[in-house]
Amino acid sequence: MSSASEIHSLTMLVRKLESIATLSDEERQAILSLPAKTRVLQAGQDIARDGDKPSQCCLILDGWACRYKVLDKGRRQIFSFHIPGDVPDLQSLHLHTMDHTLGTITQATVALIPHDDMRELTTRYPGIAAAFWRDTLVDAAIFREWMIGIGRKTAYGRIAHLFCEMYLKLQAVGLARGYRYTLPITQIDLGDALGLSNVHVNRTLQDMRGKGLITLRNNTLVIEAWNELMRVSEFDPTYLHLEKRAA
Amino acid sequence: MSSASEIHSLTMLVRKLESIATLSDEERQAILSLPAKTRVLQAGQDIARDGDKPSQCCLILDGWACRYKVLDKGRRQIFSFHIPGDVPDLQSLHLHTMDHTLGTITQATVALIPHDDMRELTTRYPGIAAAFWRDTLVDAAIFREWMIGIGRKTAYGRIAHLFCEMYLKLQAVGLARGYRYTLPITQIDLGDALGLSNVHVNRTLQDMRGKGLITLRNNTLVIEAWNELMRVSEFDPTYLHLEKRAA
DNA sequence: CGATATCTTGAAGTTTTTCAACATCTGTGG
DNA sequence: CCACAGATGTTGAAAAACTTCAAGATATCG
Repeated sequence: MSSASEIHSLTMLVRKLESIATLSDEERQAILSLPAKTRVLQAGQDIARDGDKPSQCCLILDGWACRYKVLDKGRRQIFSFHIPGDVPDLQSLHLHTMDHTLGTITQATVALIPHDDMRELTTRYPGIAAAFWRDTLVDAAIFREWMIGIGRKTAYGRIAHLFCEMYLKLQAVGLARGYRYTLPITQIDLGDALGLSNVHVNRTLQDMRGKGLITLRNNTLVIEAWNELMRVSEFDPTYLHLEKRAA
Repeated sequence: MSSASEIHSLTMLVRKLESIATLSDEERQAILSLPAKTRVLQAGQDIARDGDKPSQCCLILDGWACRYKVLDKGRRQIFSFHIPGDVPDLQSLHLHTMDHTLGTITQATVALIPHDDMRELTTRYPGIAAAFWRDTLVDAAIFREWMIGIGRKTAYGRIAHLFCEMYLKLQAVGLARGYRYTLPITQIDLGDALGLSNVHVNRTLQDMRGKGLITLRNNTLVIEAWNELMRVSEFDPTYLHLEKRAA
Protein backbone atom coordinates (compact mmCIF):
# COMPACT_ATOMS: atom_id res chain seq x y z
CA MET A 1 0.00 0.00 0.00
CA SER A 2 2.95 2.37 0.53
CA SER A 3 4.90 3.93 -2.30
CA ALA A 4 8.54 4.87 -1.93
CA SER A 5 7.72 8.50 -1.11
CA GLU A 6 5.23 7.45 1.54
CA ILE A 7 7.83 5.38 3.33
CA HIS A 8 10.08 8.42 3.22
CA SER A 9 7.37 10.61 4.75
CA LEU A 10 6.91 8.38 7.77
CA THR A 11 10.65 8.27 8.34
CA MET A 12 10.27 11.98 8.98
CA LEU A 13 7.73 11.24 11.74
CA VAL A 14 10.03 8.64 13.29
CA ARG A 15 12.88 11.14 13.26
CA LYS A 16 10.68 13.79 14.86
CA LEU A 17 9.51 11.49 17.65
CA GLU A 18 13.02 10.23 18.24
CA SER A 19 14.14 13.82 18.74
CA ILE A 20 11.90 14.00 21.81
CA ALA A 21 11.65 10.36 22.98
CA THR A 22 13.23 6.93 22.68
CA LEU A 23 11.49 4.38 20.45
CA SER A 24 11.94 0.61 20.37
CA ASP A 25 12.45 -1.19 17.05
CA GLU A 26 8.91 -2.48 17.25
CA GLU A 27 7.50 1.01 17.83
CA ARG A 28 9.56 2.38 14.95
CA GLN A 29 8.26 -0.35 12.64
CA ALA A 30 4.68 0.28 13.73
CA ILE A 31 4.97 3.97 12.82
CA LEU A 32 6.53 3.16 9.47
CA SER A 33 3.62 0.90 8.58
CA LEU A 34 1.03 3.63 9.06
CA PRO A 35 -0.92 4.37 5.90
CA ALA A 36 -0.16 7.89 4.68
CA LYS A 37 -1.08 9.86 1.59
CA THR A 38 1.22 12.57 0.36
CA ARG A 39 -0.21 15.84 -0.96
CA VAL A 40 1.33 19.03 -2.29
CA LEU A 41 -0.51 22.18 -1.21
CA GLN A 42 -0.29 25.74 -2.50
CA ALA A 43 0.78 28.66 -0.33
CA GLY A 44 -2.03 30.22 1.69
CA GLN A 45 -4.27 27.16 1.52
CA ASP A 46 -6.27 25.97 4.54
CA ILE A 47 -5.72 22.38 5.66
CA ALA A 48 -8.38 22.24 8.40
CA ARG A 49 -10.73 25.09 9.23
CA ASP A 50 -12.22 26.41 12.45
CA GLY A 51 -15.33 24.30 13.05
CA ASP A 52 -14.22 21.34 10.92
CA LYS A 53 -14.20 17.79 12.27
CA PRO A 54 -11.19 16.24 10.56
CA SER A 55 -10.77 12.49 10.23
CA GLN A 56 -7.02 12.60 9.60
CA CYS A 57 -3.85 14.25 10.85
CA CYS A 58 -1.32 16.12 8.78
CA LEU A 59 2.45 15.63 8.96
CA ILE A 60 4.44 18.43 7.36
CA LEU A 61 7.17 17.13 5.09
CA ASP A 62 8.20 20.35 3.42
CA GLY A 63 7.28 24.04 3.74
CA TRP A 64 5.80 26.14 6.52
CA ALA A 65 2.28 26.20 7.98
CA CYS A 66 0.60 28.14 10.77
CA ARG A 67 -2.39 27.92 13.05
CA TYR A 68 -4.58 30.99 13.40
CA LYS A 69 -8.00 32.35 14.13
CA VAL A 70 -9.76 35.26 12.45
CA LEU A 71 -11.86 37.74 14.42
CA ASP A 72 -14.07 40.38 12.87
CA LYS A 73 -12.73 43.45 11.07
CA GLY A 74 -9.75 41.55 9.70
CA ARG A 75 -8.10 41.04 13.07
CA ARG A 76 -6.17 37.78 13.10
CA GLN A 77 -4.09 35.96 15.68
CA ILE A 78 -1.48 33.44 14.59
CA PHE A 79 -0.80 30.90 17.36
CA SER A 80 2.13 28.98 15.96
CA PHE A 81 4.37 28.42 12.98
CA HIS A 82 5.01 24.87 11.84
CA ILE A 83 7.92 23.36 10.00
CA PRO A 84 8.78 19.93 8.57
CA GLY A 85 8.39 17.15 11.12
CA ASP A 86 5.47 18.84 12.89
CA VAL A 87 1.98 17.37 13.15
CA PRO A 88 0.15 20.66 13.73
CA ASP A 89 -3.36 19.22 13.91
CA LEU A 90 -2.51 16.35 16.21
CA GLN A 91 -5.10 17.74 18.61
CA SER A 92 -7.94 16.77 16.27
CA LEU A 93 -7.27 13.19 17.32
CA HIS A 94 -8.83 13.89 20.71
CA LEU A 95 -10.68 17.20 20.28
CA HIS A 96 -13.11 16.55 17.50
CA THR A 97 -14.06 20.07 16.52
CA MET A 98 -11.33 22.42 15.30
CA ASP A 99 -11.30 25.61 17.38
CA HIS A 100 -8.92 27.38 14.97
CA THR A 101 -7.66 27.05 11.41
CA LEU A 102 -4.52 25.34 10.10
CA GLY A 103 -3.16 26.65 6.83
CA THR A 104 -0.02 26.70 4.74
CA ILE A 105 2.27 29.71 4.56
CA THR A 106 4.41 28.50 1.69
CA GLN A 107 3.82 25.76 -0.82
CA ALA A 108 3.96 22.63 1.30
CA THR A 109 4.15 18.87 1.07
CA VAL A 110 2.17 17.00 3.72
CA ALA A 111 1.40 13.40 4.59
CA LEU A 112 -2.16 12.65 5.70
CA ILE A 113 -2.68 9.91 8.29
CA PRO A 114 -6.19 8.67 9.21
CA HIS A 115 -7.23 9.20 12.83
CA ASP A 116 -8.34 5.58 13.13
CA ASP A 117 -4.84 4.36 12.41
CA MET A 118 -3.28 6.91 14.76
CA ARG A 119 -5.67 5.89 17.52
CA GLU A 120 -4.92 2.22 17.05
CA LEU A 121 -1.20 2.96 17.09
CA THR A 122 -1.32 4.98 20.30
CA THR A 123 -3.61 2.49 22.03
CA ARG A 124 -1.31 -0.38 21.20
CA TYR A 125 1.98 1.39 21.95
CA PRO A 126 1.86 3.47 25.14
CA GLY A 127 5.39 4.67 24.45
CA ILE A 128 4.29 6.24 21.18
CA ALA A 129 1.26 7.77 22.88
CA ALA A 130 3.57 9.26 25.51
CA ALA A 131 5.84 10.70 22.81
CA PHE A 132 2.92 12.40 21.06
CA TRP A 133 1.58 13.58 24.39
CA ARG A 134 4.98 15.05 25.14
CA ASP A 135 4.84 16.85 21.80
CA THR A 136 1.48 18.36 22.80
CA LEU A 137 3.02 19.52 26.07
CA VAL A 138 5.87 21.28 24.29
CA ASP A 139 3.32 22.85 21.96
CA ALA A 140 1.55 24.25 25.03
CA ALA A 141 4.84 25.45 26.51
CA ILE A 142 5.49 27.46 23.35
CA PHE A 143 2.03 29.03 23.61
CA ARG A 144 2.85 30.09 27.15
CA GLU A 145 6.10 31.66 26.02
CA TRP A 146 4.29 33.59 23.29
CA MET A 147 1.83 34.78 25.94
CA ILE A 148 4.70 36.24 27.94
CA GLY A 149 5.90 38.04 24.86
CA ILE A 150 2.55 39.45 23.80
CA GLY A 151 1.55 40.26 27.37
CA ARG A 152 4.72 41.61 28.88
CA LYS A 153 7.43 42.36 26.32
CA THR A 154 8.01 45.26 23.94
CA ALA A 155 7.70 44.78 20.19
CA TYR A 156 11.47 44.67 20.04
CA GLY A 157 11.74 41.83 22.54
CA ARG A 158 8.88 39.88 21.00
CA ILE A 159 10.33 39.85 17.50
CA ALA A 160 13.80 39.02 18.78
CA HIS A 161 12.36 36.15 20.82
CA LEU A 162 10.57 34.66 17.84
CA PHE A 163 13.77 34.81 15.79
CA CYS A 164 15.62 32.89 18.53
CA GLU A 165 12.86 30.32 18.88
CA MET A 166 12.56 29.57 15.17
CA TYR A 167 16.31 29.24 14.86
CA LEU A 168 16.48 26.53 17.51
CA LYS A 169 13.42 24.73 16.16
CA LEU A 170 14.78 24.71 12.62
CA GLN A 171 18.23 23.72 13.81
CA ALA A 172 16.75 20.74 15.66
CA VAL A 173 15.44 19.27 12.40
CA GLY A 174 18.51 20.21 10.38
CA LEU A 175 16.96 23.16 8.54
CA ALA A 176 19.19 25.89 9.96
CA ARG A 177 22.78 26.37 10.93
CA GLY A 178 25.34 29.16 11.20
CA TYR A 179 22.79 31.58 12.70
CA ARG A 180 20.98 31.82 9.38
CA TYR A 181 17.71 30.51 8.02
CA THR A 182 14.91 31.00 5.53
CA LEU A 183 12.02 32.89 7.13
CA PRO A 184 9.20 32.74 4.58
CA ILE A 185 6.73 34.98 6.42
CA THR A 186 5.61 38.53 5.75
CA GLN A 187 5.74 41.40 8.21
CA ILE A 188 1.95 41.13 8.36
CA ASP A 189 2.23 37.50 9.50
CA LEU A 190 4.83 38.53 12.06
CA GLY A 191 2.49 41.17 13.41
CA ASP A 192 -0.47 38.78 13.52
CA ALA A 193 1.64 36.31 15.48
CA LEU A 194 3.02 38.83 17.96
CA GLY A 195 -0.01 41.05 18.44
CA LEU A 196 1.46 44.01 16.54
CA SER A 197 0.49 46.08 13.52
CA ASN A 198 2.53 45.52 10.38
CA VAL A 199 3.62 49.15 10.51
CA HIS A 200 5.10 48.73 13.95
CA VAL A 201 6.77 45.47 12.96
CA ASN A 202 8.39 47.26 10.06
CA ARG A 203 9.76 50.05 12.24
CA THR A 204 10.98 47.66 14.88
CA LEU A 205 12.77 45.52 12.30
CA GLN A 206 14.54 48.61 11.00
CA ASP A 207 15.57 49.38 14.54
CA MET A 208 16.97 45.84 14.95
CA ARG A 209 18.83 46.10 11.66
CA GLY A 210 20.18 49.50 12.62
CA LYS A 211 21.55 48.08 15.86
CA GLY A 212 23.32 45.34 13.91
CA LEU A 213 21.38 42.46 15.47
CA ILE A 214 20.04 40.93 12.28
CA THR A 215 19.99 41.03 8.53
CA LEU A 216 16.69 40.17 6.87
CA ARG A 217 16.40 40.29 3.10
CA ASN A 218 14.68 38.06 0.54
CA ASN A 219 13.18 35.89 3.27
CA THR A 220 16.64 35.12 4.63
CA LEU A 221 17.32 35.93 8.24
CA VAL A 222 20.89 36.20 9.48
CA ILE A 223 21.35 36.58 13.20
CA GLU A 224 24.42 38.80 13.46
CA ALA A 225 24.57 38.87 17.24
CA TRP A 226 23.05 35.75 18.79
CA ASN A 227 23.97 36.51 22.40
CA GLU A 228 22.68 40.04 22.17
CA LEU A 229 19.46 38.83 20.51
CA MET A 230 18.94 36.35 23.33
CA ARG A 231 19.62 39.04 25.90
CA VAL A 232 17.20 41.65 24.59
CA SER A 233 14.45 39.05 24.17
CA GLU A 234 15.09 37.42 27.56
CA PHE A 235 15.28 34.13 25.67
CA ASP A 236 15.76 30.97 27.74
CA PRO A 237 15.40 27.81 25.62
CA THR A 238 14.28 25.61 28.52
CA TYR A 239 10.64 25.82 27.39
CA LEU A 240 11.43 24.13 24.07
CA HIS A 241 12.46 20.98 25.98
CA LEU A 242 14.82 20.04 23.19
CA GLU A 243 16.85 17.69 25.35
CA LYS A 244 15.90 14.11 24.61
CA ARG A 245 13.76 12.40 27.20
CA ALA A 246 15.78 10.30 29.62
CA ALA A 247 15.55 6.69 28.45
CA MET B 1 -2.79 2.62 52.57
CA SER B 2 -5.57 5.12 51.84
CA SER B 3 -7.53 7.00 54.46
CA ALA B 4 -11.13 8.06 53.90
CA SER B 5 -10.13 11.55 52.76
CA GLU B 6 -7.64 10.14 50.25
CA ILE B 7 -10.31 8.00 48.68
CA HIS B 8 -12.43 11.09 48.45
CA SER B 9 -9.66 13.01 46.73
CA LEU B 10 -9.29 10.49 43.94
CA THR B 11 -13.02 10.46 43.40
CA MET B 12 -12.51 14.07 42.37
CA LEU B 13 -10.02 12.98 39.72
CA VAL B 14 -12.40 10.33 38.43
CA ARG B 15 -15.16 12.93 38.19
CA LYS B 16 -12.87 15.33 36.35
CA LEU B 17 -11.79 12.72 33.80
CA GLU B 18 -15.35 11.53 33.32
CA SER B 19 -16.33 15.09 32.48
CA ILE B 20 -14.11 14.89 29.40
CA ALA B 21 -13.97 11.16 28.62
CA THR B 22 -15.68 7.83 29.23
CA LEU B 23 -14.04 5.44 31.71
CA SER B 24 -14.63 1.73 32.14
CA ASP B 25 -15.22 0.26 35.62
CA GLU B 26 -11.71 -1.16 35.55
CA GLU B 27 -10.18 2.19 34.64
CA ARG B 28 -12.19 3.92 37.37
CA GLN B 29 -10.97 1.40 39.92
CA ALA B 30 -7.38 1.79 38.79
CA ILE B 31 -7.53 5.54 39.33
CA LEU B 32 -9.10 5.12 42.76
CA SER B 33 -6.28 2.86 43.85
CA LEU B 34 -3.60 5.44 43.11
CA PRO B 35 -1.62 6.41 46.21
CA ALA B 36 -2.25 10.05 47.07
CA LYS B 37 -1.22 12.28 49.95
CA THR B 38 -3.42 15.17 50.93
CA ARG B 39 -1.84 18.51 51.91
CA VAL B 40 -3.25 21.88 52.94
CA LEU B 41 -1.30 24.83 51.54
CA GLN B 42 -1.37 28.50 52.48
CA ALA B 43 -2.34 31.23 50.03
CA GLY B 44 0.52 32.47 47.88
CA GLN B 45 2.64 29.35 48.32
CA ASP B 46 4.57 27.80 45.43
CA ILE B 47 3.89 24.13 44.67
CA ALA B 48 6.52 23.64 41.96
CA ARG B 49 8.99 26.29 40.86
CA ASP B 50 10.51 27.23 37.53
CA GLY B 51 13.54 24.95 37.15
CA ASP B 52 12.33 22.26 39.54
CA LYS B 53 12.18 18.59 38.56
CA PRO B 54 9.10 17.33 40.41
CA SER B 55 8.53 13.65 41.11
CA GLN B 56 4.80 13.96 41.71
CA CYS B 57 1.68 15.60 40.31
CA CYS B 58 -0.76 17.76 42.19
CA LEU B 59 -4.55 17.41 42.05
CA ILE B 60 -6.43 20.44 43.37
CA LEU B 61 -9.19 19.46 45.77
CA ASP B 62 -10.09 22.89 47.11
CA GLY B 63 -9.03 26.47 46.43
CA TRP B 64 -7.47 28.24 43.45
CA ALA B 65 -3.97 28.01 41.99
CA CYS B 66 -2.23 29.62 39.03
CA ARG B 67 0.74 29.03 36.77
CA TYR B 68 3.04 31.97 36.11
CA LYS B 69 6.52 33.14 35.23
CA VAL B 70 8.38 36.13 36.61
CA LEU B 71 10.57 38.34 34.41
CA ASP B 72 12.90 41.03 35.64
CA LYS B 73 11.69 44.32 37.13
CA GLY B 74 8.66 42.66 38.69
CA ARG B 75 6.95 41.88 35.40
CA ARG B 76 4.90 38.71 35.71
CA GLN B 77 2.73 36.71 33.34
CA ILE B 78 0.04 34.42 34.69
CA PHE B 79 -0.75 31.64 32.19
CA SER B 80 -3.75 29.99 33.77
CA PHE B 81 -5.99 29.81 36.78
CA HIS B 82 -6.76 26.41 38.28
CA ILE B 83 -9.74 25.21 40.27
CA PRO B 84 -10.72 21.98 42.02
CA GLY B 85 -10.44 18.94 39.75
CA ASP B 86 -7.47 20.34 37.83
CA VAL B 87 -4.02 18.71 37.72
CA PRO B 88 -2.06 21.86 36.82
CA ASP B 89 1.38 20.26 36.78
CA LEU B 90 0.40 17.21 34.77
CA GLN B 91 3.04 18.25 32.26
CA SER B 92 5.85 17.42 34.68
CA LEU B 93 5.04 13.77 34.00
CA HIS B 94 6.62 14.08 30.55
CA LEU B 95 8.60 17.34 30.65
CA HIS B 96 11.01 16.89 33.47
CA THR B 97 12.11 20.46 34.10
CA MET B 98 9.46 23.01 35.08
CA ASP B 99 9.53 25.97 32.68
CA HIS B 100 7.24 28.06 34.91
CA THR B 101 5.98 28.14 38.48
CA LEU B 102 2.79 26.69 39.95
CA GLY B 103 1.49 28.35 43.09
CA THR B 104 -1.64 28.74 45.16
CA ILE B 105 -3.81 31.85 45.05
CA THR B 106 -5.99 31.01 48.03
CA GLN B 107 -5.47 28.52 50.80
CA ALA B 108 -5.75 25.20 48.99
CA THR B 109 -6.09 21.48 49.59
CA VAL B 110 -4.19 19.31 47.15
CA ALA B 111 -3.58 15.59 46.63
CA LEU B 112 -0.05 14.59 45.60
CA ILE B 113 0.35 11.60 43.28
CA PRO B 114 3.80 10.15 42.49
CA HIS B 115 4.85 10.26 38.85
CA ASP B 116 5.82 6.60 38.90
CA ASP B 117 2.27 5.58 39.73
CA MET B 118 0.82 7.94 37.15
CA ARG B 119 3.16 6.56 34.51
CA GLU B 120 2.27 2.98 35.31
CA LEU B 121 -1.42 3.85 35.21
CA THR B 122 -1.23 5.55 31.82
CA THR B 123 0.96 2.82 30.35
CA ARG B 124 -1.45 0.14 31.44
CA TYR B 125 -4.67 1.94 30.53
CA PRO B 126 -4.46 3.70 27.15
CA GLY B 127 -7.96 5.09 27.71
CA ILE B 128 -6.78 6.94 30.81
CA ALA B 129 -3.71 8.18 28.97
CA ALA B 130 -5.97 9.48 26.21
CA ALA B 131 -8.17 11.26 28.74
CA PHE B 132 -5.17 13.02 30.31
CA TRP B 133 -3.80 13.80 26.88
CA ARG B 134 -7.15 15.33 26.00
CA ASP B 135 -6.93 17.44 29.14
CA THR B 136 -3.52 18.71 28.00
CA LEU B 137 -5.03 19.60 24.63
CA VAL B 138 -7.80 21.63 26.24
CA ASP B 139 -5.19 23.34 28.38
CA ALA B 140 -3.37 24.36 25.20
CA ALA B 141 -6.62 25.53 23.60
CA ILE B 142 -7.19 27.86 26.56
CA PHE B 143 -3.67 29.27 26.14
CA ARG B 144 -4.47 30.01 22.52
CA GLU B 145 -7.65 31.78 23.48
CA TRP B 146 -5.76 33.93 25.99
CA MET B 147 -3.26 34.76 23.24
CA ILE B 148 -6.09 36.12 21.10
CA GLY B 149 -7.23 38.26 23.99
CA ILE B 150 -3.81 39.63 24.91
CA GLY B 151 -2.79 40.06 21.31
CA ARG B 152 -5.90 41.37 19.64
CA LYS B 153 -8.57 42.48 22.12
CA THR B 154 -9.04 45.62 24.20
CA ALA B 155 -8.73 45.50 27.98
CA TYR B 156 -12.51 45.55 28.16
CA GLY B 157 -12.90 42.48 25.94
CA ARG B 158 -10.11 40.59 27.68
CA ILE B 159 -11.53 40.96 31.15
CA ALA B 160 -15.03 40.15 29.96
CA HIS B 161 -13.71 37.04 28.23
CA LEU B 162 -11.97 35.78 31.34
CA PHE B 163 -15.15 36.24 33.37
CA CYS B 164 -17.10 34.15 30.85
CA GLU B 165 -14.42 31.44 30.75
CA MET B 166 -14.14 31.05 34.51
CA TYR B 167 -17.90 30.90 34.85
CA LEU B 168 -18.18 27.96 32.48
CA LYS B 169 -15.18 26.18 34.00
CA LEU B 170 -16.53 26.55 37.54
CA GLN B 171 -20.03 25.58 36.46
CA ALA B 172 -18.66 22.40 34.88
CA VAL B 173 -17.40 21.21 38.27
CA GLY B 174 -20.42 22.47 40.20
CA LEU B 175 -18.75 25.51 41.75
CA ALA B 176 -20.86 28.18 40.07
CA ARG B 177 -24.46 28.69 39.06
CA GLY B 178 -26.90 31.54 38.53
CA TYR B 179 -24.26 33.68 36.79
CA ARG B 180 -22.43 34.20 40.04
CA TYR B 181 -19.19 32.91 41.54
CA THR B 182 -16.39 33.53 43.95
CA LEU B 183 -13.44 35.14 42.17
CA PRO B 184 -10.61 35.15 44.72
CA ILE B 185 -8.08 37.09 42.66
CA THR B 186 -6.80 40.65 42.97
CA GLN B 187 -6.83 43.25 40.24
CA ILE B 188 -3.06 42.81 40.10
CA ASP B 189 -3.50 39.10 39.33
CA LEU B 190 -6.06 39.96 36.69
CA GLY B 191 -3.62 42.37 35.08
CA ASP B 192 -0.78 39.86 35.19
CA ALA B 193 -2.98 37.29 33.49
CA LEU B 194 -4.28 39.60 30.78
CA GLY B 195 -1.17 41.64 30.07
CA LEU B 196 -2.50 44.84 31.67
CA SER B 197 -1.43 47.17 34.45
CA ASN B 198 -3.47 47.01 37.63
CA VAL B 199 -4.42 50.65 37.14
CA HIS B 200 -5.95 49.95 33.78
CA VAL B 201 -7.74 46.86 35.10
CA ASN B 202 -9.25 49.01 37.80
CA ARG B 203 -10.53 51.62 35.35
CA THR B 204 -11.86 49.01 32.98
CA LEU B 205 -13.72 47.22 35.77
CA GLN B 206 -15.35 50.49 36.74
CA ASP B 207 -16.37 50.93 33.15
CA MET B 208 -17.93 47.44 33.09
CA ARG B 209 -19.73 48.10 36.34
CA GLY B 210 -20.96 51.44 35.04
CA LYS B 211 -22.41 49.76 31.97
CA GLY B 212 -24.26 47.29 34.21
CA LEU B 213 -22.46 44.20 32.91
CA ILE B 214 -21.16 42.93 36.23
CA THR B 215 -21.08 43.40 39.98
CA LEU B 216 -17.80 42.59 41.71
CA ARG B 217 -17.48 43.08 45.44
CA ASN B 218 -15.86 41.05 48.20
CA ASN B 219 -14.45 38.55 45.72
CA THR B 220 -17.93 37.79 44.46
CA LEU B 221 -18.59 38.27 40.78
CA VAL B 222 -22.16 38.54 39.52
CA ILE B 223 -22.63 38.57 35.78
CA GLU B 224 -25.61 40.86 35.31
CA ALA B 225 -25.78 40.55 31.52
CA TRP B 226 -24.39 37.26 30.29
CA ASN B 227 -25.31 37.68 26.64
CA GLU B 228 -23.87 41.16 26.51
CA LEU B 229 -20.70 40.00 28.27
CA MET B 230 -20.30 37.22 25.71
CA ARG B 231 -20.88 39.67 22.88
CA VAL B 232 -18.36 42.31 23.93
CA SER B 233 -15.71 39.66 24.60
CA GLU B 234 -16.42 37.71 21.39
CA PHE B 235 -16.72 34.65 23.60
CA ASP B 236 -17.31 31.32 21.86
CA PRO B 237 -17.07 28.37 24.26
CA THR B 238 -16.05 25.85 21.60
CA TYR B 239 -12.40 26.04 22.69
CA LEU B 240 -13.24 24.71 26.16
CA HIS B 241 -14.40 21.45 24.59
CA LEU B 242 -16.79 20.87 27.45
CA GLU B 243 -18.89 18.38 25.54
CA LYS B 244 -18.05 14.88 26.61
CA ARG B 245 -15.96 12.87 24.22
CA ALA B 246 -18.04 10.62 21.99
CA ALA B 247 -17.90 7.13 23.48
C1' DC C 1 5.10 43.91 -18.52
C1' DG C 2 1.41 44.76 -15.69
C1' DA C 3 -1.05 43.44 -11.53
C1' DT C 4 -0.81 42.46 -6.91
C1' DA C 5 1.33 41.89 -2.65
C1' DT C 6 4.62 43.58 0.43
C1' DC C 7 7.42 47.07 2.42
C1' DT C 8 8.27 51.82 3.89
C1' DT C 9 7.38 56.49 5.58
C1' DG C 10 4.86 60.41 7.85
C1' DA C 11 1.58 62.27 10.88
C1' DA C 12 -2.10 62.06 14.02
C1' DG C 13 -4.74 59.52 17.31
C1' DT C 14 -5.66 55.83 20.81
C1' DT C 15 -4.81 52.73 24.26
C1' DT C 16 -2.33 51.69 27.89
C1' DT C 17 1.53 52.51 31.20
C1' DT C 18 3.91 54.82 34.70
C1' DC C 19 4.30 57.45 38.71
C1' DA C 20 2.62 59.20 42.74
C1' DA C 21 -0.66 59.97 46.13
C1' DC C 22 -4.40 58.72 48.85
C1' DA C 23 -8.37 55.65 50.39
C1' DT C 24 -10.11 51.44 51.84
C1' DC C 25 -10.07 46.84 53.25
C1' DT C 26 -8.26 42.78 55.97
C1' DG C 27 -6.22 40.41 59.30
C1' DT C 28 -3.41 40.37 63.63
C1' DG C 29 -1.83 41.39 68.12
C1' DG C 30 -2.58 44.13 72.16
C1' DC D 1 -12.71 45.83 70.53
C1' DC D 2 -9.28 48.82 68.80
C1' DA D 3 -5.05 50.11 66.60
C1' DC D 4 -1.99 49.23 63.32
C1' DA D 5 0.42 47.38 59.27
C1' DG D 6 0.34 45.68 54.95
C1' DA D 7 -2.16 44.68 50.98
C1' DT D 8 -5.44 46.13 47.74
C1' DG D 9 -8.21 49.47 45.37
C1' DT D 10 -8.85 54.23 43.41
C1' DT D 11 -7.76 58.65 41.23
C1' DG D 12 -5.19 62.21 38.40
C1' DA D 13 -1.84 63.67 35.22
C1' DA D 14 1.77 62.95 32.02
C1' DA D 15 4.36 59.92 29.08
C1' DA D 16 5.18 55.90 26.29
C1' DA D 17 4.06 52.32 23.10
C1' DC D 18 1.58 51.23 19.57
C1' DT D 19 -2.25 51.79 15.99
C1' DT D 20 -4.49 53.80 12.23
C1' DC D 21 -4.78 55.99 7.97
C1' DA D 22 -2.94 57.25 3.83
C1' DA D 23 0.30 57.41 0.32
C1' DG D 24 4.15 56.07 -2.25
C1' DA D 25 8.17 52.70 -3.20
C1' DT D 26 9.73 48.23 -4.09
C1' DA D 27 9.41 43.46 -4.89
C1' DT D 28 7.19 39.34 -6.84
C1' DC D 29 4.58 36.61 -9.90
C1' DG D 30 2.13 35.14 -13.84
